[in-house]
Amino acid sequence: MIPLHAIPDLPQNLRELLVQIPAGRVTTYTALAEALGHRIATRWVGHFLLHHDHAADCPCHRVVRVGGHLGRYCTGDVDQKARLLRSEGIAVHDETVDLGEFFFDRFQSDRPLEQLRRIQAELPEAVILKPLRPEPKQIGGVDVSYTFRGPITEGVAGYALVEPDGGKLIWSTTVRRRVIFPYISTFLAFRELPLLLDLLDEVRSAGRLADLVLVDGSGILHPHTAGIATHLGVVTSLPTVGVTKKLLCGDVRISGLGAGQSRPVIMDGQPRGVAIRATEGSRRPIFVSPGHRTTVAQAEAVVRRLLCGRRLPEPLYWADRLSRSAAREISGK
DNA sequence: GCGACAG
DNA sequence: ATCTTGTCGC
Repeated sequence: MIPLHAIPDLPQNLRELLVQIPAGRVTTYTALAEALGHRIATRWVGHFLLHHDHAADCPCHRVVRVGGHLGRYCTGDVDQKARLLRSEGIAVHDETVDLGEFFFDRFQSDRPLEQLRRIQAELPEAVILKPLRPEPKQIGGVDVSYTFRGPITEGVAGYALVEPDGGKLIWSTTVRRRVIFPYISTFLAFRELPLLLDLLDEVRSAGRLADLVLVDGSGILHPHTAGIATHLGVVTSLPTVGVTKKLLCGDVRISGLGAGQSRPVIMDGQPRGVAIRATEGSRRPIFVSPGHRTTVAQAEAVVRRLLCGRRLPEPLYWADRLSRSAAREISGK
């Protein structure tokens, strides 16, 4: 089974790495991300250091860019960063440190992102890619919106159940929850799955669970066949379909795609999803891939049936709208 | 080898 | 994803 209780506190993991950098040495944003288990987290490491709660004895001035350039500093005062480094015995010329002399990357770390990759690696064996029978009637959609209040991030997950034919909204609900895990591309599920599982618990107890759930995120169209729609489907055993507004991976020719047309998205030589241009008005297509217990063809058919003149299928349009307004409600208080 | 990378 | 005003167009 897929353990979800084991989601690491990545900000805390990063803080524990920072204090390991000795005075008189520097490291890089990328080296920190690699110590966390994957360099794809470099962007988040940079964002975190730029906005973290900067205590008086914070060692974050010892983090520089890959080339040795100081980069930015959380206080906005780069000269102060240079002074601090010099006071620790580091030579700074042209706002740059010689990494050959001062680089440090011998971190002690559990490499949390690497562990999450191992969890993702178990998903492909569990995914079922066969047509759902009988054909799904009731379709639901889930999406997550956020509020940022200082260092506190809260997520609001929305669920929308629509009529099988007209796509009219039948029933909806939202749940809110604190979110610690950051957004890191290809690791989205670890940020949003706790919210979605809370949400679906609520939906199930209300007796409003759909036959198939559309998810705002990729399904098997993911570098490790482990998009959030797939992860959610496998963990809950529910049939799911992933829908994104931007392509995460795979190849597809977008140019010349007419309204209502679609083209397969190819990954590893196989069709893993489709790009659909929903309307004349929306120039950019959406990308649909099966999450769990369905196929590329069925996923496309289900989404097409609920494309009622908008760029997104109705369940996702409503889930997005409802979760967003609920999130704004919170931040307004 | 390097950069980009769903929400 | 979110921070944000007006503005162009059906």
